[in-house]
Formats: sequence, structure tokens, C-alpha cells
Amino acid sequence: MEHQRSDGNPKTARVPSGAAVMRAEVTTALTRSFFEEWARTGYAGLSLERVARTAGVGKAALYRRWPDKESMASDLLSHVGLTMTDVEQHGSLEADLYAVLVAIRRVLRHPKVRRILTDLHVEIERTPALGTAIRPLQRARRERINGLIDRAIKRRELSPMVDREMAADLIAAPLYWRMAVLGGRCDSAYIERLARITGAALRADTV
Amino acid sequence: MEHQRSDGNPKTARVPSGAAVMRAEVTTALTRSFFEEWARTGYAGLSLERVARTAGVGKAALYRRWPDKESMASDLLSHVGLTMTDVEQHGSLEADLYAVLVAIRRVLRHPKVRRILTDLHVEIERTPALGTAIRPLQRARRERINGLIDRAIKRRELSPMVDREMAADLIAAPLYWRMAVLGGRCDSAYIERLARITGAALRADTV
DNA sequence: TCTCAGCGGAACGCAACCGTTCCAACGGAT
DNA sequence: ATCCGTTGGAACGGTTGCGTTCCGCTGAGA
Repeated sequence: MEHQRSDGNPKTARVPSGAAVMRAEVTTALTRSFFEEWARTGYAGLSLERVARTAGVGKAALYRRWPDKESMASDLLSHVGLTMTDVEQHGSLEADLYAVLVAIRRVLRHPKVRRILTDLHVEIERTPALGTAIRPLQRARRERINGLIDRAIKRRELSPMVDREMAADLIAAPLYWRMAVLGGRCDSAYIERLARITGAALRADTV
Repeated sequence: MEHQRSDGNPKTARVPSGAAVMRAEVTTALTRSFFEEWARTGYAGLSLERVARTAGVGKAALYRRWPDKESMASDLLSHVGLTMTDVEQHGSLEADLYAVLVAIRRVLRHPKVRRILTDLHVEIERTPALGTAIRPLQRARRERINGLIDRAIKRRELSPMVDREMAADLIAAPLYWRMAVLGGRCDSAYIERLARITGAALRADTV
């Protein structure tokens, strides 16, 4: 049982003689269907049989790539691209906050992403491997918020004693709560207001 | 097919002559097992067969009470008691906030409650009836926060123009995010700090 | 052009759960 | 003491998914 995607590179592993190779289009179709079904049924109700079927692919093609659902999810999640708009240079804490909040909204606006993300957060309690897989993504978000705080401290807008952990909670939580948990909308005016108020909260954290 | 608990009162319905009645202890055991299993496997993976088994009860006893999983969940959820410590009278906005946050923490500290609640939030997207069932609970939480804001306005600590919806998000979200989503701990110092900072945020919302 | 692994598709045995039905036993209301 | 619906338990047929295996075909590397 070699499962190249689980613990090696995807589809160019081991070509001993003049022979075939796993076709990238099949892998792509399986990946698409996997996330599609995940958003539709949730992780627990996710059936690899149905993933293969909706991908228009035989089950064997799927099981040749991944041994089971957990491995497939971990592998696919760990390959999710992090399109980070590197370091932004806005003038003030509030402007930085606004930019970060807009970035979070951009992610949470996709219904499929929103469903998968919330479902994932719940499922991690039951399947710790999933948590390991998305750790790099979490780290990226955290780094971005840390950068924001560093710049604000350098600008003397925040105290150097500010609680970074709590700050990260304060920034991400309200938007996640409103959009992902309550399923509510959120226009630019809301974001702007939220940025202003969050800024005030952070400024108040002076130990 | 009469399902008394689904659309009538529980176990005293229709006693035509000298006869038996559904036993309350069986209903209790089923209820316990239902939530137990829910916390363990999640709603999607919840099996009524297993619920009956772990309750030490025949499947017939369960199906005599509820027609299916959704009805059972809705019914049980709508009977969850809301132990609200009515109206608290603390001196300041921050003291009120602290009390509300402690109350939220008290709920989210129970691992089973935490799991069921997060799972429920995800499942509502797929099963709207569950949302209807917990609406009274949500309303209670919202009323409590509204009361807190009203008192603060009366004390002239907050502007009458404060955005109540956003305020509700600001108060509940960080704690939910930290405890339920990230699975983190949170001591009294954290709560105290959070209350102070949230107070600053609300005071800053003056339109 | 040849070769061979990946391909779609179908089927396998196994397991779990659904919702229903039957039974003998129990237990509470009268 | 009698009655009658509930009880635990077992079994039903049907559905779904798992992970494996086999087939004949296809398509890309040599």
C-alpha cells in the first residue's frame, strides 16, 4: 500500500520503467468533490464512496491516493494555499484592523469555506490530526495579527504590555461569531465600526 | 402513530381505562443517553439505536416517544431549562460585564455542553428545526445582554446610540471563540481583563 | 509502436443503522 | 385481583458506506 499523497509527493513517485502515472486531473476532481461534499454533508457524514462518484471516478482511484478519510482530509487541508497579502502598510491601528477584518470577511463570505471551517473546528476535538493539518494556517493568521500589533506598538498607539493572545481573540472573534456561528451578514459600515471599537478595546489594554 | 412528546404533553396523555403509562424513568434514561452520545459522536454520527442501547432500553421504547432524530433533538432542546440568575444589580458596566462573562464561562466549561453547543451551531445550517428549538435560549441570552446595556445607559456609562447588536457580538464572541472554538482555558484574571477591555470598547461606540 | 500502470466500473463481504414488528413479562391504575 | 399498555429483547428487510478485488480499456512514457 503506497499512498504517495499521504507521505510523499503527489503523482510523480516511482516510475520504474516505461509506464503510466497517476493523472493529475483525477486528483483534482477528487479534491474538488471532497471539499464540495464536506461543505454539503459535514465531515462526519462525508462518504468517500460519494466523493468518488460525484468526481466521476472509480473508488479504486481514490483509495490508490489516500488510505482513508482522515488522511485525505489532513493531506488536502495541509496543501491549502495561504494567499496572504504580505505586510500591509496602512497609517494607523484602525486602518490595519479594518484591513485584517476585511480579509477575514473575504474568507468567511464563501459559504463552502464557512461551512467547512466551522465543521472543522468542531471535528478537531474528535480528530486531532485535522488540527495538526491546519496549524500552519492558524499560525499565518496569528502572525498577521502579531505584525499588526507590533506596528501599532512601534507607532506608540498600543502599550508594549498589550496581551497579544487576548488581542488575537478580540480581533477575530466577533466577526467569526457573527458570520460563521450566527450566519449573519455584515456590510462595510459594520466592519468599519468594528475596527474602530476594537481599536478602542486594544488601546484600553494597558495592564 | 402517536408521539406524545413531539406534539403534546409527555407521558400522561390518553389513559382510556385502567392501564399503563409511559414510564418517566425510561424517558429520563433516553434523554441522558441522547445528550451523552451527542457530545461523543456529534449530531451527524448520532445513532438512535445506540442511544437506546446505552440507555438500557429497547428501541421500541424510544420510537414510541419520538418519530426520528430531528424530532427528538428539537423536543429535548426545547425543554432545556434556562437557569437565568434573573436581574443582577452590580454597580458598574464592568461589574455587569464580569458577571455575564462568568455566566457564559460557567456554561462553556462543561465539556459536553461545549461540544453539543458548537456541534449544534454547525448542524443548524443543515437542520433549521434545531435553530427553532433553541431560539428561546438565544433570546434569553440576548435579553440579559440588553438589560446590561439598558442599565449602563441609565447610569450614563454608555451612549443611548450604542449598537446593541454589535454589543451582543462583542460580549459573547471572544469567550466563545477562546473556549469553544480554540478549546482554550480561561482563568478569572482573563475574564476580569476581558470585562474591562470590552467595557472600553462599548464606551467607544458613540456613533 | 509497445508496454504497463492507472483508469472507470462493478462486485465482493462486512458492518452499522433505520424504522418496524413480534413476543413474553412487567407494573400501575382501577 | 384484574386488565392492558408499556417494557426489554430479538429479529426483520432495506439502505448505506467501508475497503478490497477483479476486469477490460486507455493513455502516456520509453
